[in-house]
Amino acid sequence: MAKELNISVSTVSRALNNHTSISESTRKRVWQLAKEVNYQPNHLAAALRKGRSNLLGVMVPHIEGHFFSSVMHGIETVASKSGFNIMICQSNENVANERKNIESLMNAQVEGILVSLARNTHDFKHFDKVDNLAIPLVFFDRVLEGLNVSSVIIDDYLGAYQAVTHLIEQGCQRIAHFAGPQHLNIYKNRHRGYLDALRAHGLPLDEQLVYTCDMRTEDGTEGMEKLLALDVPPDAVFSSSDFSIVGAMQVLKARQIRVPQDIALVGFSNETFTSLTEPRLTSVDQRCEQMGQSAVKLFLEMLEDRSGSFSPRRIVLQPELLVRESSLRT
Amino acid sequence: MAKELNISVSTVSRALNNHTSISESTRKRVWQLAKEVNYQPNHLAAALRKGRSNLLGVMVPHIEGHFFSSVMHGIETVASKSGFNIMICQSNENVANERKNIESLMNAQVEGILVSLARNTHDFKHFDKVDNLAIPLVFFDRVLEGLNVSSVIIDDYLGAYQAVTHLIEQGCQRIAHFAGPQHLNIYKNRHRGYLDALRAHGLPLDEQLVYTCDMRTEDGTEGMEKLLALDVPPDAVFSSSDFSIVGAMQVLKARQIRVPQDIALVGFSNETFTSLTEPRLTSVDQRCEQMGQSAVKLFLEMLEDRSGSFSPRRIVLQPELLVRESSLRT
DNA sequence: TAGGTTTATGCAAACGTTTGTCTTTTTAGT
DNA sequence: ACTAAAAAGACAAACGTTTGCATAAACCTA
Repeated sequence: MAKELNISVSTVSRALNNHTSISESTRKRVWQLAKEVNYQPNHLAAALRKGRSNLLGVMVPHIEGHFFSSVMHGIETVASKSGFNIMICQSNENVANERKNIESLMNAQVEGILVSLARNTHDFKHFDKVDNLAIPLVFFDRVLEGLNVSSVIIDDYLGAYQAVTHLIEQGCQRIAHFAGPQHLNIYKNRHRGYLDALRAHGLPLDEQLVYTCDMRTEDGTEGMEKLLALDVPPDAVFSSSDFSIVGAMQVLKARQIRVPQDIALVGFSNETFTSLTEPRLTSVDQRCEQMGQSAVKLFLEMLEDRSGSFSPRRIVLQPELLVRESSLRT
Repeated sequence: MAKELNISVSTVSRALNNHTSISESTRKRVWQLAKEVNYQPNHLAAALRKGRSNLLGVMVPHIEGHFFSSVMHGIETVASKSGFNIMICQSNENVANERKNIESLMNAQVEGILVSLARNTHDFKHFDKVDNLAIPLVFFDRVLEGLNVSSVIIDDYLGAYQAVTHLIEQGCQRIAHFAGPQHLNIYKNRHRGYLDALRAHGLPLDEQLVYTCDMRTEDGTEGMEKLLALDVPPDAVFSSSDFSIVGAMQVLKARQIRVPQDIALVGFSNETFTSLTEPRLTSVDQRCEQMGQSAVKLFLEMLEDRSGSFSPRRIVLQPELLVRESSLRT
């Protein structure tokens, strides 16, 4: 520390923090010296003393891939703007890791934790500690239903509803659906949105048109083939995932079935490649980045409100239907 | 702290660390109590005292997107395995942010820093501090040439060379190249690989076949149209980016030119969508994940070797050519 | 039982800040 | 010039650990 060189102790601290009760002259001198000796403030020590680490913990199932990396981008951006450093962990879709990571984040004295749950996480036990210590906790995207905790999600139901409504408006009458695993909320809600949109517009529901699968590309091809084998094939497909819809598109091209004239297609997630297919794929954007931003903002609010027990808030983002050529029957 | 409840002080510390000179009985008692009171060790305090934060700083231009998020995945995986928490920053391709982030990471007392540089970073000044404090510094992917510092990159030259050689082996004789901005090393090296592969196989170099652009999809379509307008169009295109090659593919499809029979295509990066196009795109995989892992391993080595000034190492990963239908003229 | 080990624990300093309080110096008001 | 008030700075405690050293208890061995 630069103390000895000058003549002072804690004055240095105040000087560096531009405290009011330090004369301009010494303030200058301290800063000056700081530059010269390449003074490195020790954030750890400050954090320890102040009880504020300026650390925000984030845990996701995995970082790679379009969705989570975009959310992370949003998180980092607004967090750093508020002076927070972010620490990241991956659960690798594994509850045990989730437990360990929470432990680790708590030890690091993070001031808050943003979490997107692993697939097979069904209880809240390992978050009790966080709760007990009143550390702001915000779930995003993968949340636990019916839990009184802050969270930010997108309205999957609405996204699906809009997508299907759009198809109906384009004149489609027989709309199929690729549904994901129904024990996952996101897929369940998209399915509901699909059903309700049909109902709202007086279209009949044909169970044959709903193909439930794991949403991979090859599931999409298989699903499409099944649909084409029906007595009366659909004139549109709404998929809960972009991956499976692209599989469907491949089948249609191979069979020379025109998109969107013969069959219109809409996916979900607005993956990078949806703008690269031919025709480009209509898809529902999940506002990844905004989700990250909202999560951090929610965390910041909770931090403010620390004293009076903050009543958990639930932010529901509006998805955006991005209409592209795969569903535009102009 | 749990001290008062029992009868001890620093014994608790040793007990929790399973220090040898603590009786089994008290060790048990301490752990027991720790569970009961939900004791949270304060990593900050320990870090301060020990001078070891167990923090690893990572700075990338941006997190979202295929490449960096995959590298991050690799980094996080092996770092956490070694007990390191990782702190991430984004420079947003901006040198000023880069400076700020380095500062921030240093303050946080990270034990090492992994960096992928912003596009417009051309000097090393803001890393001097890191160097002076002998904090392990590892560059990955975006590095500064001719600098005596540890780094891990992939052999772009080799990747391009392999790709072009593959095309030649498939019988292509007139191979075009979409080249990226030549002031960026990665693109320059890929260009060199292209040139050398042609030369090595006795093919003539036609300047008309090299289209330099920004590598976006639309650049690819434009480039492809230019190439098709030539008196003698190419029979293959090797692009330094998957995005531009997909643009080219769109043009070819629209014109009913067959891929790969009439024109074969090879891209670079193995983006997610390369397996989703029709036909699927041959591409050069950049070993993103391995790059992250290697960077961390290098950091760990440097940490070991702290005392004896570690002589910087440079790891060059071998890219992998993934041959798919866009270039397979069976 | 004294002397010597071993084993188990306590003491206190230290890590680098921040901050409440107390002291000194300066300024100003009459 | 004397006092009150304001300004600038110093002291020391505190944050929660770790760790070298000292101490106390227990166990041997002769």
